[in-house]
Amino acid sequence: MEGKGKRVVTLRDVAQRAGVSTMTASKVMRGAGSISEKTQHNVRQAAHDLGYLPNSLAGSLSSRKSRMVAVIIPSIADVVFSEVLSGVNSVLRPCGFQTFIGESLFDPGIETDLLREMLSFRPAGLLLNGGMMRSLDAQSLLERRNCPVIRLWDGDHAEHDFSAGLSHEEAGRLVAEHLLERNMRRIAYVGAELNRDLCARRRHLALQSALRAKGIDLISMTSESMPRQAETGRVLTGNLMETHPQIEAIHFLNDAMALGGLSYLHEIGIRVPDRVSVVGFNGTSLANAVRTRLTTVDVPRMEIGSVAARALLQMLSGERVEGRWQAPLRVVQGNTTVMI
Amino acid sequence: MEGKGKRVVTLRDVAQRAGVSTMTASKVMRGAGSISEKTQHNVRQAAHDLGYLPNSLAGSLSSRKSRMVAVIIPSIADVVFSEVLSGVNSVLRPCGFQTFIGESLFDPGIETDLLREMLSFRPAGLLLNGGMMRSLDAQSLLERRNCPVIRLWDGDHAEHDFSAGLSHEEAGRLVAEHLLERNMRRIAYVGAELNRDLCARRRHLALQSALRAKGIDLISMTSESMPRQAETGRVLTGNLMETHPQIEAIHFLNDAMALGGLSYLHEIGIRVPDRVSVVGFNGTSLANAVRTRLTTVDVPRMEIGSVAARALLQMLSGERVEGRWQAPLRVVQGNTTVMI
DNA sequence: TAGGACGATGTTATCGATAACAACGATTGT
DNA sequence: ACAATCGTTGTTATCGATAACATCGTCCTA
Repeated sequence: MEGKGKRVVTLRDVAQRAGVSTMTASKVMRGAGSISEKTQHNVRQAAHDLGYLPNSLAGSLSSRKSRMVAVIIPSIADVVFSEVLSGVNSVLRPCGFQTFIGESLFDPGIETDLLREMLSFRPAGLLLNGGMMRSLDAQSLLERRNCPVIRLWDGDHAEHDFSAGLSHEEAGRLVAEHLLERNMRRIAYVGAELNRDLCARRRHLALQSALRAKGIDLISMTSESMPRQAETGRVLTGNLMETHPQIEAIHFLNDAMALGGLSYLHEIGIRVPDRVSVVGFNGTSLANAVRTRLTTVDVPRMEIGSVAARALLQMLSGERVEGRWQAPLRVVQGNTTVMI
Repeated sequence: MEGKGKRVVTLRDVAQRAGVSTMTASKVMRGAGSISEKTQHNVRQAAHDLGYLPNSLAGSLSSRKSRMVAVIIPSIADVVFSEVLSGVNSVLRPCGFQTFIGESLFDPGIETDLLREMLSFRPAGLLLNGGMMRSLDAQSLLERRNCPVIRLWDGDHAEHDFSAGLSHEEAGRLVAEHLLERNMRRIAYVGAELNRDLCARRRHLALQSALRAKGIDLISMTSESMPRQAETGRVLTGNLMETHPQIEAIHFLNDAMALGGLSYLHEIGIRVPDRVSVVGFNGTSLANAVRTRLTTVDVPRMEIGSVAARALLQMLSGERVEGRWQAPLRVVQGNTTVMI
């Protein structure tokens, strides 16, 4: 916002030019009330001539309605979340809703600030990515909310008004089953930032307890300080193989880390999946891009976003929506032949 | 926005409870004017007790100032743009600015709509990703803008108030030089969506003309209907190798497509870089994750975002900023030994 | 032909804050 | 001791729209 001298065109200017009252012009602009064809045309013409651009601040303030939806995700640069977001957008935008995106970086402080700032714009709805700690301030902000709140990504709990996501517990179990079926016994997990990402942690724990039920101890190699990227996967896999050279299978927090792990295993001459099985997570397009197609758990990310968005639209149109939607999960088998 | 019965707490309620006028409360809340310690404390206490949440719509409307910055990028799910965005956020958020993200999907219609909607919130600034067609409506919206406009990603032209990006022409030439130095003669380009992404197209053309200057005809295999992902890289590389089996080097639109290409070449038994050299683009972390480290052009994406954001902040604080910033580019050499 | 119903338009108050300036007591300098 | 100054606080108008209701012909029906 920066005054460039030339006063901005307001609805009043449009009305004057069209020779009607402001109210009439307002009705024409948002297609409300009943206005004669002729007047409508005049107003629209005037608006066009003057280059009128509505002021949503004023509009929303007055009507106490808005068409903006606030979304908070941990990271924009992580395909996993940005694809959920694309799903959200694909539903909301055609319906004339704006999405407003915030990036929490898994930091409860940032999340709280974002929440406060976004709510101060009185959004029509709020989509929150699940899976992180939440500050007390944030909780009380959410309690006092006056818009629907939908949780994304985390489908284990039915918090807020609705949740759309996957069951991370189921995901952990699924991987355990997959490995057990193939008679793996020496199993490891490689991940990062589990203290901040509660969803990933839940998958990890589910895997661990499913294995323990069969008398197997999961070996975990994780880092809290390194990012969840390929390079970290490489490094941690290195640590892992040094301390536990007999490992038969490794499950990674995500596909990117798994790729890093694959590249390390290749370097030291360990064949995948002959000697070591590798299982990623998310089913990103990466998994198919590498020569040794990665075994991974496919998560319908776009769909999670679109389901959440549709639920929000329903709530906004007065329908009663409750509970949660759990995304279907499946293990996608990678190469079984050696393709190193 | 949805009335839940309980009336929202306004500044007036806070003021009443603190026993001061609304104006005084307002000053306290935004740290303006000079207010006694005691009053400040009272007001803050009252605000806290009531759970007051400012209404930015009203605030911005009245002051004609806002702390929101609108950003439009082609795709959120594409790491390339989302990392630029992270750079923007890393600078703006600590300064109390909100970013407001729109996804144009390279569609001029959507971009125009987004522009209109975002400008209707009277943002403090506008960051626009360069490299796509722009509708006439969008152009006139931009002409009537009353906030600074900064162009991202495209550093070839100095449009708008400032540009921060890379020179795509330089990038194309850089790749040409790299290949020519290595005595490549049969060179191909694989890409997608060049009609919509003008930046990618410019790189392509620069490569083509640099080669032609040395008497080499660039062979291009592109698609307008497929997405710029690994799978498309695979498919197009397949087409390419069938029609031009003698190819010595392939440059891809981005790293993801290059990975797809690599995986295809591997499948049909073509060794990289022995028989065919592969050069990606962007220097994403992917490039290092694969066994045959990809040769690519490193682009400092985060930095582009942060430079743009800092320029915006300067403009907002009244400093005069002009021209453009061009990101340094360099070719990152991948494996030279065979690591298939 | 009176009395509604209805379509089209205008009037007034309000949304929740801030800008600009006025007011007022206390301090300060001469 | 009196005006000037300063720090603090309050008053009024305004930002640009919309909600709710009022108005005023016109057309229809009994």
